[in-house]
Amino acid sequence: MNELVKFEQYLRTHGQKMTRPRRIILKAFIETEGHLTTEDILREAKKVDPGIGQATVFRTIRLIADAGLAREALQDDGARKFEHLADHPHHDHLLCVGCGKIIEFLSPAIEKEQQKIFSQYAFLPRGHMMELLGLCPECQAKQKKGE
Amino acid sequence: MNELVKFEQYLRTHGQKMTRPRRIILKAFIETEGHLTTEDILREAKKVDPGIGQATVFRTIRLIADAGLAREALQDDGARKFEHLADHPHHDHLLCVGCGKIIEFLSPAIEKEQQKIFSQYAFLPRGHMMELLGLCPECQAKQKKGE
DNA sequence: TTGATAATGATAATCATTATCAATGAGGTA
DNA sequence: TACCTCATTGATAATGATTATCATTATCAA
Repeated sequence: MNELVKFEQYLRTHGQKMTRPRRIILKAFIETEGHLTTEDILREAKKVDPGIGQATVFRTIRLIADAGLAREALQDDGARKFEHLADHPHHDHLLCVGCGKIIEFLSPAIEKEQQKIFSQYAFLPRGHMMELLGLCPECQAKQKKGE
Repeated sequence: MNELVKFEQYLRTHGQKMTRPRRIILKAFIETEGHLTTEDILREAKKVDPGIGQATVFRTIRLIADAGLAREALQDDGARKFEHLADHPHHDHLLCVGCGKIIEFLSPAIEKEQQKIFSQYAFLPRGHMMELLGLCPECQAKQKKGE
């Protein structure tokens, strides 16, 4: 669990403390794949310590994101979602608007073009969010049947 | 004002009615450039008719989006933002994380690569959201001075 | 061990959005 | 034109996510 070390390091260098709730929340978050709401994370964390409050989850997930161990996923609507970056190289998302399925992909060609845009406008890159929206093969089939 | 016609057509074909508030809200929205919150739109609409309620703005902006005359912009956080699509060809955004400045750009190369991703996974394209985040030249300079 | 200070959890507050509902308005029909 | 039906409106309450507050507790360096 390399992430715990990274998180401790981040906290120390920012004058903050490692605590039991933070450890539990980080562990629950890292060990769960996918796009999680704070509620999801709270549910997992409560399995270890039911006393953990949701306010602490909100506070901690922000720290985890600031430490570079998580990024916010695009919210379709409603609650924010986060995904961890442990053993998880950079990628973008292909989302089915029918069933909500998420496919992760990486396009080196797109990444390269994005860099071109940054330099064209003399921006210092700080990341990007990209989500492709479409209808997956299954939902296309379902839609045809329905008609 | 071609958009008014399109909107009326959309409403008629969906069993809904054109009303004075809807006309005012659409006009205010189309005539204002940029990324607008419902509050922004309400402010403009109230200049024409102070009696317009915010609930109606929420309801109407959704109709406008459904009619294909607006799209939701990526929300950094907080309130949703919308931009109209009148006289406004497709584009993506380059956002400065320092000052919030938004630059619109279009990259045919990226668009083409996105189509490749769609066909690779046999998805029926329904659009995409892309936002590049970085620090603009002005904010880079400001940051250097501050140190 | 102690003491300064950050963190916690419970709860209230806030903010955007949605639901409710009585009154009004639109548009088709006689 | 007058009427009738039903969608729409605006005010307000309700909801849901997130943030602020605050007394109590925990952490960690000395």
